[in-house]
Formats: sequence, structure tokens, C-alpha cells
Amino acid sequence: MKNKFILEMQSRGYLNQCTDLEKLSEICNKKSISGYIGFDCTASSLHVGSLLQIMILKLMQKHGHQPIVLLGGGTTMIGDPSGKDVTRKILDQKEIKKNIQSIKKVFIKILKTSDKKTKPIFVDNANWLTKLNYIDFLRNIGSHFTLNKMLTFDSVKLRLEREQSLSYMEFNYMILQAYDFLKLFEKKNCVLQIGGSDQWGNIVNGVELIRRKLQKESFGLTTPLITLASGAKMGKTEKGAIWLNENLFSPYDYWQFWRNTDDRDVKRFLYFFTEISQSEIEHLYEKEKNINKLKIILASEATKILHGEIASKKAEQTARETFKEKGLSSNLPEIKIKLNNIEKGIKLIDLLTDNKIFPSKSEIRRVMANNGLKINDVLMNDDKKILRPNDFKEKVLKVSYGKKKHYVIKII
RNA sequence: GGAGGGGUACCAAAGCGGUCAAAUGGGGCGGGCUGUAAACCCGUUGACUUCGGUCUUCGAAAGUUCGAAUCUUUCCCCCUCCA
Repeated sequence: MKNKFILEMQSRGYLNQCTDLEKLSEICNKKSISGYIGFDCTASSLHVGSLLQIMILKLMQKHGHQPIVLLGGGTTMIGDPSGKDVTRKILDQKEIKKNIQSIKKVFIKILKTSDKKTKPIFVDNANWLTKLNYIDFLRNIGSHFTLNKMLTFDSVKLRLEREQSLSYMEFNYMILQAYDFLKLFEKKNCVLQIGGSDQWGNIVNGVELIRRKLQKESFGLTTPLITLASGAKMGKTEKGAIWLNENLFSPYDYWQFWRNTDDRDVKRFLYFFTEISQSEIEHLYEKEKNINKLKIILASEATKILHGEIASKKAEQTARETFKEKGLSSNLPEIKIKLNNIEKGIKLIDLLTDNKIFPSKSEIRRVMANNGLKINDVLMNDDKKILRPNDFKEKVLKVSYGKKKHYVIKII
């Protein structure tokens, strides 16, 4: 009998590879386990590209297992070469510490639970990695790795094939990650490491290291790489990343991101990024023929997981007021302006650039020339327009940049 | 350390003394069609502008020249081969 946790992972499509699925299933049937995912702390926030793995942590909780979140304060100082063409910028310790604090906030929200047994554990590998003694480490750990094998890993091989340089520092990354797993196995009895498909090599190294050092079995599993119907990678849009932290990407924008999902991705995403049960999703699909309704469900459910029910509802309402009723929602991004400034008259393009709605005045002129700017739903083509009190309706004015970006300017 | 090749806008890649704010493709942005989708079509893609222009940009600095992304020198970085 397969374990429910494993089954749900499979049916939701979370599973790409596992070192030994049968055995892991058996163990999960017998007891609660703890599993970890390591996250890079190169930025102050993760983006949706990491969300699938996070969903697994959440699923672990649901099935009574304990998630461990490793925020890689140590490994981030080295930089994972997996899936990267170029060496990353190296961050200093201060910056990494700040990033860890910021990223942690998201996990605290998503993995919040009242159940003590499944409360997430946070660890930082800087605690052990920065204390390593080079010679000891080489003897105890390095001796278990052969260069012959390391050179065959994709993270290394691809770099070499593409004739992109790979520093010795980065080359060591996989060993450090394997060591992390060993440490967590010893300290926290953590038997499972989860990661994206590009992490397979690193994860397997950890499993093998544990077997060699401790003669114990551990498991690794990876999530599939999600490619969008358009062919792009998830989370890496050209317009910028879809950040999980609220200060970088508002709940409303987040909701919009999901609302704008490609038709062909909607069903998969309902499985991936919501907690709606399999039967319910199938039911929804049979019953609801309007794909846009399903997108709204997707957006609201996904937003709920990250930002909570209230923020999600609010985003949904804002979208409805703005798009469906073509009205003016009070929840749109708001720019406040003092009455006496308006009475003097203020240049529209100055106002829009000062408030970072547009990056430059040239950009505004360009958009105006392409009929992309509207004031109170009326096309605006005058780059010399000066706003005065009578442009406002009840102290409020709506600026629309294209069809989807709307802002409210309010006199205070 | 030696020999050769190379660093051009968000990315790839042309240009190799003036006609270069820099071809072309991708991406982005805006418009059209639609459903806040896809596909397709059109426009646009350094900044500022009194819309006449002005200013900054082709790894960095210095130089030659009336004029440099293009030539010279030095420096930095990357790649390949040899050691």
C-alpha cells in the first residue's frame, strides 16, 4: 500500500525522480519523517520558480511530516553552478544575512501551523560550513568524492562543454551540499532531501555520502522543471521575477500573475499551486467550461496560500472592480498628492516618473504615441499635460498604463 | 608563462574612419483582434527636449584625426591551444 503523502505528490505532479520511492513510501507509512530543501539566498526573496518545492513542504505538513527549511547562508557564499551559465556575483555575509531574514518571512507565512509536530525548522548551513577546517574536511569528506564522477555531473559537464569557466570554488559546491545533508541527517534525523530537477546530482551525492559515512539510508527526490506552455521557464519572465515577498511583489500583482496564466497551463497549475483536491479539480473542470472562472479560482487559491485569505479576497475584488466593472477600485496602487501642489498645477509626466510608474519621460512619450496611456479612461496624448483640480473626480484620478496596469492618484 | 581569438544595447549578433543612438533576430513594452488567454498583425525599444535639436553610450583609460564602435598605446576581463 503506497503512502498517502507519496501518492498525493505523484497525482499532483510534484515528482520527477526519487532515489527509492518504494522504500520511502514504506517508511512514510510507518512514521513521520523530516525532509529538507535548501534555498539559495542570493536575493532578498525567492520567486515562483521555487514555489513547487515549497508546496511539497506544505504537503509534508498535511501528512504529518516535518519540513526543514535550510537557508543556505554558507552555500550562498559559494554559489551553486547548477543550471547557470555564468558565475554569480558573490555576496558578502551581511547581505546574505539580510536575505535570509527576508526569505524566512515567506516560509513562516506559508508553513504556518498550530501542529507542533509539523512546525517548520529553520537551519542555516553557515553555522557549520563556516567552521570547517580545510584539511580535516578534505580528509573526512573530500576523500569520498572522486573527480572522475564529479566531472560527469551536469552542473559541471555543461559548463565545461559550453566553454564557460567554472571556478574551483563553485566546483566544491556539490560537496558542501552533500555535507549539509549529512549534517542534517545526524543532527535532525532528516532522511529526505527535496529539490528542483537541476539538484538531482547534488542530492544524490548527499545520499551517497550518508551511506558511506554512516551506512544509513536516506532519500532524495526532485520536482520537475516547470516549463510554461509558451516554452519559458517558470518565474523568470523578462519583465522581472515573480517575487514571493510582499514588499517586492504585491498580493494584487501576485493575483494578477496567476490570473494571466496561459489557458494550457491552468489545470496543471491548479494541481501544482493550490490545495484543491484532485477530485475537486476534476469536478471543476467538468462543470466549469469558462476557463476564465478557473483562472480566478487559481489566482485566489494560490494567493491565499502566500498572502492569506483576506489579501486574496481583496485582490480578487480589486480585479473585478477594475476589469469587469471598469470602475475605480480603492485597492489599486495609490499615489497621494497634496492639494496645494495640484492647485499650482503639476506636470503629468513629472508625476508619473517621480512615482516610478514609468522609468523615464521618454517611455511615457513612447507609450502615449502608441495610445497606451489613459487618464480616467480617456486617451492622453499630450506630454505637456498639466494636472489641475478639475481633472480629478472627487479628489481621485485614474491612470491606466496599457490595459492592465492601473493606478489611482489621490489628492490629500 | 608562450601563441592565437575575442569583449558592441536586455540577450544573441553585424558593423571595422564620417551616411551609427549603431543592421538583423529574440525578448520587452504599447496598439489591434479576443477572454485580463494563445496565435497572428502593426508600432516601438538610450536619456533629456521649447520637437529645432542637445547630451551620454560599443570592456577601461589615454592618444591620432576636422571626425572613432571602427586606427594606435597601456590596462582589465573572457575563450582556445601549448607549457
